[in-house]
Amino acid sequence: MSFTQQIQAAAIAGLKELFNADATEQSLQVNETKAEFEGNYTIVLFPFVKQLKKSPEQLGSELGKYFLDHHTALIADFNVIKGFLNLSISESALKNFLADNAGQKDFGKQTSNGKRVMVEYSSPNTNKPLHLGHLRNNFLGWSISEILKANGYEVFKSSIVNDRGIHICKSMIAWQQFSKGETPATAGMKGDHFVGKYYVLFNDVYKEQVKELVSSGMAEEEAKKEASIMKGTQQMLLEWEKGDPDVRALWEKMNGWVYGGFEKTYERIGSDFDITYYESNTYLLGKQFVEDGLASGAFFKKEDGSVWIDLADAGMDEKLLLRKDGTSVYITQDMGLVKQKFEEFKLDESLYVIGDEQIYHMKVLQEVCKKLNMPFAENIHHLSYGMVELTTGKMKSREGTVVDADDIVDEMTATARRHTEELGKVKDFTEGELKDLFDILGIGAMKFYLLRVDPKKRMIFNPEESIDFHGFTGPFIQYTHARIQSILRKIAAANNENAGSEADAKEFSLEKSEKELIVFLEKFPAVIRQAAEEYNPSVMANYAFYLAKNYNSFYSEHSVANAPTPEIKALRLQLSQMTAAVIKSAMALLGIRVPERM
RNA sequence: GGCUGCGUAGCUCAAUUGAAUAGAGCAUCUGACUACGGAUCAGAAGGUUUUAGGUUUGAAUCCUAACGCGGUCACCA
Repeated sequence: MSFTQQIQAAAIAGLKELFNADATEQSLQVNETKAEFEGNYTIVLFPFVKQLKKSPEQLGSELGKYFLDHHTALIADFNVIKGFLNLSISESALKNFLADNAGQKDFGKQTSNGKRVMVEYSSPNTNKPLHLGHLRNNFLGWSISEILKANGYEVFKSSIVNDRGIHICKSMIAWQQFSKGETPATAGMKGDHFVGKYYVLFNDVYKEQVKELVSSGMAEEEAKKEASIMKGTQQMLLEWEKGDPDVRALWEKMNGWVYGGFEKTYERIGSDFDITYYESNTYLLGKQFVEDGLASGAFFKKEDGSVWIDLADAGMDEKLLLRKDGTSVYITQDMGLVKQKFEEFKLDESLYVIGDEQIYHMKVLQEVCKKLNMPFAENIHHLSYGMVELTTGKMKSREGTVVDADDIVDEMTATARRHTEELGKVKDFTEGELKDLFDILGIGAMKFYLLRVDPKKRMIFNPEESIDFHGFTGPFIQYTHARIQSILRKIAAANNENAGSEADAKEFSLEKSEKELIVFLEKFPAVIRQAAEEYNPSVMANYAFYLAKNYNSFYSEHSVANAPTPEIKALRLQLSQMTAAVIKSAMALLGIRVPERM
């Protein structure tokens, strides 16, 4: 049980014993004590003042005394200010906590809860390369998967590749007409960028054709339909659906190029998947779903043969589920896939990491499942996140303002190289070790930057200022870890020289910053839990930052190597080790590695 | 327009889900390496939490309205 939980339980029991009052976990808040007051945890007394007809001061001192009478192992001291009872954790409790947990490699992580959850994330289109927004998605998906694992879930990571439809045909047509057989290899380009180039080219040509038609007197609406290159894509989509061998071959060739490019990016940023679904395989899946719904009366058919669901009782409209020609729409394939996932993987939960523009869509999906009495309907969750915008507004591929994922990663690792070379602390590293270090730092900075913000908020990226390496950043935390490791290495080396000097154990009391650091470390398990409950990795990012800050503050005040007594030195050593271990764990839950030296 | 999310220091973000004097980082200014790593630490300055009401012992947080900025309401995916 955590300190907070112990205090809460003790206070509830105390209120019962002293005043026969019934407090609950909701009514009895245990907060962290604000810095300007003495103590570690604070009980808010106001809720009980009226009920017990006592002044806050009287109530606080009686409850405080109760703690000193019954819980001396936990609480050493208290004070009451206004309606707040401030409690100080006893030094023995802090020392015991440190002794018990400093060596625990999996400190804070839960054992298996027997539950299986799928996390779907990434889900790219195959017509253009990944950009900054995709990175936010990938980092969130990876991180929440790790966080769920730490809470005892068995996690399956999945991705659905949007590999069919009119947008793919655009790249295909453009390549057919203009490439003269060029390939990623002959062009010396990454496959996804190569195909993206033709997607952009399509739009340029299309715009040009529309402009010509309009200047020859055609209405713009009509011109958009009549542009020959657009007609070509529609024709191509029909041929694709029919399974025309030439079109399918071209489609497979170009998708293959894109997948090759994606793979490189995924490997670099550390995304991976237990299963990849392709829409070209899943888009027919929902049809059985539709049959079932028609049979049970949950869906209905209109005169033209199209199938609908009425979601009026959930406050929504009628939604189309199947076109009159019997072909699937977007929601249909999702319906089929959700069922398949739950059955195939025997899932308890399914989490979708998708942008917040699809909140409505996910709600519809859930409502449809409810209407069909699908047992898993309530276990579908949406980790929605806001768009990444630039200071100049949204990223627009047509205006060339998209921040490309590969470019930004290159930039970040280059920045890491520049900083590292300026400081010159790792001159003995091999070229391979350096390259790995630049990845750890550059990609770490990138990930931390995108994960430190509450996912549901949109965030602004300023491409003019490159991502910082100072302050509230990944490298700041990585630096703290590297510094601790450096200290530990030196002290270990020194100890080997004069080992065996076991002095008589002397009593000592903890310094303020030591206490604060231990109290902060103790919260780690609760933070792991909170991050999972809220589907919010930013909670973990904030924790990691303040942990590093706490340690740095302690470090600047007190020496580990030259501690006043061997006992104090041993404790500080333990404290340093545990801080480094928790920093490493917390960062790993964000998908960020930490270096031994930097 | 309906539904929905957001609005906090010059900028980028926090605030234990209703508690004490709203906290960090960047940028600005001041100080700290003959002590274990200065990618650090200590400090200063910076706020009518968009506005107006309301509920409460207590509101950035809950309610109502206005203003501003997104998203969505497709037989697109």
